[in-house]
Amino acid sequence: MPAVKKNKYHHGDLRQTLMDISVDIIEKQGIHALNLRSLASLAGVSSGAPYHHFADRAALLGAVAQEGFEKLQAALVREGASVVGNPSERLAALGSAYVLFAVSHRGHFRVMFRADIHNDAHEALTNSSDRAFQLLREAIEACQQAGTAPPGDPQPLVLCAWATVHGLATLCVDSHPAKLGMPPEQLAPMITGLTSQMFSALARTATSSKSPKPSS
Amino acid sequence: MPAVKKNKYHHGDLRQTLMDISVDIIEKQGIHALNLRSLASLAGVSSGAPYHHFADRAALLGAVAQEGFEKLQAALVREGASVVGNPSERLAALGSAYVLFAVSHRGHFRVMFRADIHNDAHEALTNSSDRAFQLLREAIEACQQAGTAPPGDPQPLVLCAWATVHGLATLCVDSHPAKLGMPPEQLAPMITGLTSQMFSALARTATSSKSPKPSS
DNA sequence: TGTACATCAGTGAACGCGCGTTCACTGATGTAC
DNA sequence: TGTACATCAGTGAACGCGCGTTCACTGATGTAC
Repeated sequence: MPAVKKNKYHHGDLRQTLMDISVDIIEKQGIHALNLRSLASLAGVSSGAPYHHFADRAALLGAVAQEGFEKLQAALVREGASVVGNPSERLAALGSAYVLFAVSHRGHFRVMFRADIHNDAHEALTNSSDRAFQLLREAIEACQQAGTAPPGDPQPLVLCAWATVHGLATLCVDSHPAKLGMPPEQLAPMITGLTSQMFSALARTATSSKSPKPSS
Repeated sequence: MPAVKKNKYHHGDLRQTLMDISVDIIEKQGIHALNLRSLASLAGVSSGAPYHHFADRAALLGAVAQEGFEKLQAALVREGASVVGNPSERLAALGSAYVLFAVSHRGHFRVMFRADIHNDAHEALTNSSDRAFQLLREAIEACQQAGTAPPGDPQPLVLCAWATVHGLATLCVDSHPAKLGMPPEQLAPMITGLTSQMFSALARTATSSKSPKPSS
């Protein structure tokens, strides 16, 4: 008797199967290409079957987005736990993990940030994304305490870092790879490393001179 | 006899009217809400009329994207021409203009960066976006020459700046405004100003020490 | 262990509509002579 | 300036299909006794 017990009804785990196939379709052909009839057929069930697991198409996409945010958060927590010590390196690693999550989970990522899909009906979604945001904030505050990010209100720094990684992620996910000149695996650490270096550099400027604004 | 001459056929300028209404619908309800029948009805024409101006729905969206890139480029050129002198301020101003273009042209912006819409059929699109990219690169190279950006290959700096403004733009366009804590009109100059300050700070670090990497 | 029953996850045919697209047409505008 | 004709931008009815969704049903699984 195998350890893997077929503990779900007939199909096994149709709910998860439908989500997995959806992610795959969205990754390869985009959200607009996802339709429930062919999805059901790809899963080997009839067209009515998905409605025992999702109220409608929007609910399916909402579940995919939810799963995406949970996976993102888990990836960030994992990365944060694996880099100990130097807060600057930790910040860069978190940023890279964000970008690399996006490119290795294109399907999820496309759904996660599509405002027209989860019409603020899902609070769980915003909660998940807020927790990811919070991890970034803590990493930056640690840099501030270590003197490798400029002191003061961390909010501008958090938004700057967030915008950079989010922008890089969307560019990597949606652009032709040739346009960026190098694969995301190289690009992500380069840009996030640059950003954390710049935080350090600005921190030194801010402490060595009165005014943080260098231009006249 | 008025100076405005109705020099187009019956309607006036149906092609432009259709595009304007499309942008409006997409801004308020998203791309998925745009359908040609109601679009035609809003323009006051019958359902077949748009097909005298656009081959199909995709062609209409392509034209909107094209117009968006042209407007973006014009906005950047205008901004670049209005800020003379200080290259750092010019860079920040360009970045702000990018973000503020996005929030004041949500409809265009949503279409412009939707890879699933213009299936690399339109070279004109990539040309337009490349020109915008080029403006950013020139601004950064000017900073390098002025010593307010670290020397060497500008590509990482260009990608970093591009990712930051593009990320900020998408966050502003798609997120709930409350989440960002302040209106884009304040946020954009703040973040782009911070970025150009950080370029300056890193430039000073790079010239005052041998190795640009501050961490051990 | 067997029987009766409830529940639940499927089937598959059918509904219905939204919407892109077509097409024969009409009337207005522009052009040739 | 008037007439004949070509062109072009509309009309509006109709086509057709993709696809979300429903529903009566069936058979498998779980539970009570």
